[in-house]
Amino acid sequence: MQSQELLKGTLKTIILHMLDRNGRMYGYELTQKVRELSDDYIQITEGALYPTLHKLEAEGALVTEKEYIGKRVRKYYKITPGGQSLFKERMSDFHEFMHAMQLVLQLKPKQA
Amino acid sequence: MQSQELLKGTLKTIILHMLDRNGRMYGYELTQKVRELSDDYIQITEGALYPTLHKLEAEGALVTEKEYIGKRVRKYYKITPGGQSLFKERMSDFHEFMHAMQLVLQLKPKQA
DNA sequence: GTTTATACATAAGACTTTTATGTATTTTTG
DNA sequence: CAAAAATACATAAAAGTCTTATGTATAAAC
Repeated sequence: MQSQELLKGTLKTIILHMLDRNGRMYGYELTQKVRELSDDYIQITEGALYPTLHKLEAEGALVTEKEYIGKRVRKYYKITPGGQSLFKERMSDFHEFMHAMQLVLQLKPKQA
Repeated sequence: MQSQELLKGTLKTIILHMLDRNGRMYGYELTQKVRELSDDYIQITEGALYPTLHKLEAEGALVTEKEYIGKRVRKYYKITPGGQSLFKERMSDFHEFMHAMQLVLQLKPKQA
């Protein structure tokens, strides 16, 4: 996609969803799975991903476990109960937003 | 809504839609109509609106007509053919984005 | 007569993301 | 087996969009 700007504000929601659904995942894995799920449409860049993961961890929404695969470090992220609350809020916000956009863009006929 | 950040990237789409559908409109009118249509959910701020209108005009997507209501200036905006093309692109982008989000957030069951 | 609504506008700051850069290991491929 | 590509982390500068704050002025409502 040429303009990934619509994605703004949805990155946290996506990350929280992935971890809520799949248990623990690591950063690189997240980028690949999201890319697959979206048929290559959404490509999370590393410059956006890692700072966001760190922020979510700092907020207590995620916790990490380091693992060594050979000599290479891999950081697994897991969602916390606080993260699950945040996720629910974010999803609710997202649904409200979509609803509002449908109203404004008049994508559905107005009821009498 | 507490976080209007999801709106990022959709402002131009909304403006173009409103002008495409309603013919000419002025800035203040846009903010009010969008607010009404969205049940007070989307409140376009003037600090975002006017610079965006000016940008769209500079790009040739919109043209203006000044009118005096008493002593007060009112600037009506109209969409140009170029603006209509841009609008179609934006709408298509928006639909693709929504589709991708539905895939990633797994809001619809995957087909076998 | 004072407050609220209408109507435009710009600038500083906040926030998120892109682009660029860096390091290092592991796997694939020619 | 050497080079390229993929894996895996990270940060910083720049770009882009929006919010908040501020400014000006007229018209309507109380």
